[in-house]
Amino acid sequence: MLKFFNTLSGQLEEFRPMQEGEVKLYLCGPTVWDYAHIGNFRTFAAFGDTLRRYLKYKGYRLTHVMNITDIEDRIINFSREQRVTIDQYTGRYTEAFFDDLDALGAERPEETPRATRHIPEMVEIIKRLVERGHAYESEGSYYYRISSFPEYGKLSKINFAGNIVGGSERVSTDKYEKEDARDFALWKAKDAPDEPSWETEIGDGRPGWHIECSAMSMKYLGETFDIHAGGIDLVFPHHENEVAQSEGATGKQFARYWLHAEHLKVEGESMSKSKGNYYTFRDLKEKGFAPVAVRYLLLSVPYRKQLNFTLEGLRGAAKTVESLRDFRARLKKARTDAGSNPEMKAAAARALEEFEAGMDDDLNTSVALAAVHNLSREVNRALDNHVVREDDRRDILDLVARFDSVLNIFGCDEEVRLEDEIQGLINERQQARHRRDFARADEIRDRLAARGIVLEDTRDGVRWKRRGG
RNA sequence: GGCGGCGUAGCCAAGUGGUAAGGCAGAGGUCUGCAAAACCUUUAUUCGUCGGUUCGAUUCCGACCGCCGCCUCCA
Repeated sequence: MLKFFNTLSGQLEEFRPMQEGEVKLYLCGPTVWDYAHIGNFRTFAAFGDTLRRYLKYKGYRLTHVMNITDIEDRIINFSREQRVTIDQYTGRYTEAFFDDLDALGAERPEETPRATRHIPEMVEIIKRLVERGHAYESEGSYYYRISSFPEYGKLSKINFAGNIVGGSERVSTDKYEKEDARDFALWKAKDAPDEPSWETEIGDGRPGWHIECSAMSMKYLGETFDIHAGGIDLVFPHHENEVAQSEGATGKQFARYWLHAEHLKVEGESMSKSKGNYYTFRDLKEKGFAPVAVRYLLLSVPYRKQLNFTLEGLRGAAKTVESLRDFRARLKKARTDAGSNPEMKAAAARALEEFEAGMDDDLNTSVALAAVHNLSREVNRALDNHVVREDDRRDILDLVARFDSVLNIFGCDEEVRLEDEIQGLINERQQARHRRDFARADEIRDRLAARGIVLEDTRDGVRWKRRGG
């Protein structure tokens, strides 16, 4: 039974989608104003992709929407100052983001809509909000009237009484006329001639940040949908405001389950640009780390925990994924007798049960990974003892593939084609070993090692692999 | 000031009212020409500190110490 911790209720809840066998999922995507950092990929590649994959593993038909925020003050300002279009500016970062996501083994969501392409949908919601008394116009801008939505705060449990936001400082610095300091902008009137803007029924201007997600989620998933997810920082104000906007406009419940991914730390500290302690995925690739190792590390701690991302941890993750890959490769090539071994059957059943129990428990990837490691150890031991039979071998390979359809940490199988020269050296070394000319054999092994080819002498002959990646 | 999270071996960490998963690193061993890989053994009588509840707490409650986040268009 799949359970999620729902931010809305503050509890672990059994997941029941609106329609049997079908899930509508919205994941708040990145703002594409710079290269995405490793924290983004914890949310999108580890949490978001695992959520997506596990829902599919459970047999649900999935519609997964991840928006791209390409309207935002920094983008608007940059575009204006540099005299480039928004698309010109955001295009390269959007592309880089998807490249990184692909490299990290994340599946593409069914829809990846961009804010700039959904202005009419946003205007439509603003008009509905005005009609229903939830929004008002002031100097060409539109604001959400929070006093009209008594449930405001139900998601973030925010308490305005003791909140700094209610103080006078914020009000005095605000250049717009609002009825209430808490009211937030739905639409910002154009206030400079060279500022990028959209001509619409409600005037010339640009949308506030929150309205894009109300518009795009409801467009692609319906007025009520199953899961809304994102980074923990979005709970307030972004998601709280989405609830107010969407439920204010439709009178119906917006998202039914709210899932939030915790932020990570880097080398024990909170990540920040001023400290200069954040990594981009690109940095890590340049340092020679395999993408799959990054994915493993990001997955290794459940999404609601603040994992500590360290280079030492990443080196450990690289070792771990390598041994998992070795395990699968060994099992694939193993020569086994026909039949099956009840102990292997039991080990596989146990692993499956533990894996699903972990994942069902609010995507506890730590537990799921432990199940994979336990299986790997038991099967390796059985292979050492030659007690794995052919049916077991096949069943366990299938099981590993099932696990990997969710985790995607085993990586691709290496193509077993080597350059002739290297193959020749390997053959020559084998001959030297048979002559017991170990000096020559070791010399060849060292030469290949220098080229990143690692040799292992096994009972079934020489096994080679590339070091690292 | 308001709200929330965390503190478990050298490191990353899971977890539970009944006596501590998993990974990395370390030590010893089996195997091997030597390695590597794999496997075995080993590394927390103890889960920030002090109290309380309980037959029993790392797990519940309280206080304290330390770290972190949100309340500022940062995943």
